[in-house]
Amino acid sequence: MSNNNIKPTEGEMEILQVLWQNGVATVREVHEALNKKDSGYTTTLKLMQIMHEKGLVERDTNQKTHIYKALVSQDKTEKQLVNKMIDNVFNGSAARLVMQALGNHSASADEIEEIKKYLDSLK
Amino acid sequence: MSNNNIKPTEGEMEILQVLWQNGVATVREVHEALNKKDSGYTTTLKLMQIMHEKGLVERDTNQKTHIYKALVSQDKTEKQLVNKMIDNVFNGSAARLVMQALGNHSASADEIEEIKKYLDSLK
DNA sequence: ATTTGAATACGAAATAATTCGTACAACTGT
DNA sequence: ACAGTTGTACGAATTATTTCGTATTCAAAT
Repeated sequence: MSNNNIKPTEGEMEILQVLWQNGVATVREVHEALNKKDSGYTTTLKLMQIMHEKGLVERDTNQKTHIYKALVSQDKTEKQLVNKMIDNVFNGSAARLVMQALGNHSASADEIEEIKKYLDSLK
Repeated sequence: MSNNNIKPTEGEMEILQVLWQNGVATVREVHEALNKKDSGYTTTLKLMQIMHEKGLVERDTNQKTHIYKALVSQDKTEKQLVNKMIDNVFNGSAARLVMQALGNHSASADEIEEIKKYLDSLK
């Protein structure tokens, strides 16, 4: 079993989003991408340093301005969080989560088609 | 807007599960339903008292042993959490969450059928 | 009546997560 | 060279959440 049983906190997830999106990013880039008017730059910095300690990200410190990169895979992390929600909130029923997600956010017709195709491919 | 923008914590969610399941329950019933070997009875009690302060549950204190009941709706709470996850984790795409949920937890054939039926009913 | 067991109340410790202040280092432009 | 800007480091305060210890109340059984 690898290092991968770490559950990122909510703040960490926000940062990971940006890193997954951009590939790599500096602290400032991340901080501006999530434009939090309610917390300062050093907060984002500290969070990213902690993520580094935890092994969630790596960084290139050759330049003065460090460059960060996610070390955990987006797919695995998403799976982990979704599983947790299925267990904690939906008593183990993936179907219930799915329906809640769709009934709710009113997915577009296109999205629904896509999902049906996906379902067929599963059988 | 009603009181309903409260996000239950993880511990609170576990308790709500039991209350939604049972309709009503005592602290002991809840504590035993979630058989936590790692935390004691008074922890569950305290949590439920806090939930009462927050208005997540109500309780009948006519008997010595109080009877608790959820005040927040299961459906609304689930919607709230799922929405949050769609936003925080899946950049607003319900479809991505759905696929992650299915690919992942390998839903049973029955579940998949159920979901397809549901999708058809949406159009 | 008294003991015993099961319940609540509640302060406070322990843990986790976020936020900030401030010191210092490195680069930039004058 | 040096003032100003931008960056990292990191301890510590703040806030949220969970956990427990202990006092007290109530009811049932001896």
